[in-house]
Amino acid sequence: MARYRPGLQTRDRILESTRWLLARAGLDGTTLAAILDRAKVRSGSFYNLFDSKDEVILTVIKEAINAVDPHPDGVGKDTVEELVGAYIEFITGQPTLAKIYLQTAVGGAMNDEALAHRVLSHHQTRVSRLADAIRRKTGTTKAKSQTEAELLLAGLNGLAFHWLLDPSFDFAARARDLASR
Amino acid sequence: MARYRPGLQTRDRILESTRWLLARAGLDGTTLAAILDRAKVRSGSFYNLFDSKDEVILTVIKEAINAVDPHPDGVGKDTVEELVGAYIEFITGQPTLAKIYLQTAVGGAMNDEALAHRVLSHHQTRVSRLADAIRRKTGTTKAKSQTEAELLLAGLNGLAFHWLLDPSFDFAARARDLASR
DNA sequence: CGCTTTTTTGAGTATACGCTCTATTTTGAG
DNA sequence: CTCAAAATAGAGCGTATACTCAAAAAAGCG
Repeated sequence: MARYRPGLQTRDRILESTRWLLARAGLDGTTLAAILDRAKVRSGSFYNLFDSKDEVILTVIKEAINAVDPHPDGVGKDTVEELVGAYIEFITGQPTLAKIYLQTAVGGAMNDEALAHRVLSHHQTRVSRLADAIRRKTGTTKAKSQTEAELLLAGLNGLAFHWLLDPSFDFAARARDLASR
Repeated sequence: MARYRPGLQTRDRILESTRWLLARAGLDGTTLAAILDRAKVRSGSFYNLFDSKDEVILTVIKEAINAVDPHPDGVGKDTVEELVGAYIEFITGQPTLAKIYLQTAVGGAMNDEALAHRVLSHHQTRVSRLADAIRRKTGTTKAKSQTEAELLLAGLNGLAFHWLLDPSFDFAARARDLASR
């Protein structure tokens, strides 16, 4: 079904609205009425563009998951400092998607098994890349660098939680402190 | 309003039912109908004993949070190890409540103002008690121990986050690793 | 037992939600 | 300009949810 320009623009408004609501009001607060209200769209138009409310939400969540790791191949992101920097950049540069990502990971992705697995696999990929970088840097054992990576990433995630709680918290500075211990 | 024995027993059944549901079905699954069904009570009786569904849920969550405090009575006695142990016990012993706790921290999972405030104040209490314990142990300044406590709790929260993503993750072991640094 | 208070029942209410459907307007390719 | 396809509005449907209320039953004190 080919789309005219107005349809594509409405689609974008709906996605933006959903993104905004997911980050601020969470899953529960992201009702259809709220999405429609913010997007200035009536339900008829919505269902002309999407099959369900869940489809839009899942679209936005996938977007957030992919945004966590903008360099899936790991090209030129091999040092600990670069990996930590990339994480800091994600959290501070895209707070809306970061919040959605963390909410999804904690709250479970709407009982969507595939999505939950996707979050986990992204997380594990980041841990093992961090572990590799640590091993390359310090020359410790595989097991020890794995533990180090887990603790470092946990610390970073915890600091991100703190920052979401308190926007005046200097997340970037604390994250670099943590990485240089 | 003095209660007869049947009323008190019904109250207990409702609390048990809510406890059971919260631990297994989470917040979303703990509907009034589910509570009533399991407690073998009709809505009229329920509202003769409680003002709202939220009141019961709040009661159960408070109960769980208070149950893991090492020294509920006297602040100033607990050690860093005890507090970390209590946190580990809270996360592993009450995974669903831990989830609710983290969801609230990220913001958006709960539109219940009172519950959000309760969980947040619990968090702050934990930070300051941890800071006190650190100061008692190392003799650092108040500001530095506060920072240390915040970092430690951030790390613990991050580890809990990891564990929620991956149940095979050895949360308790990593948490102790983190605390013994 | 008699009498007041408490407890229980369950049909009924109000509201919010996701979603459908039809009529109408707008778009844009030929 | 024409006209089929696309977009829109918005009333309305079905369902689930928390909650109410009046009447009946049970409890317990004297």
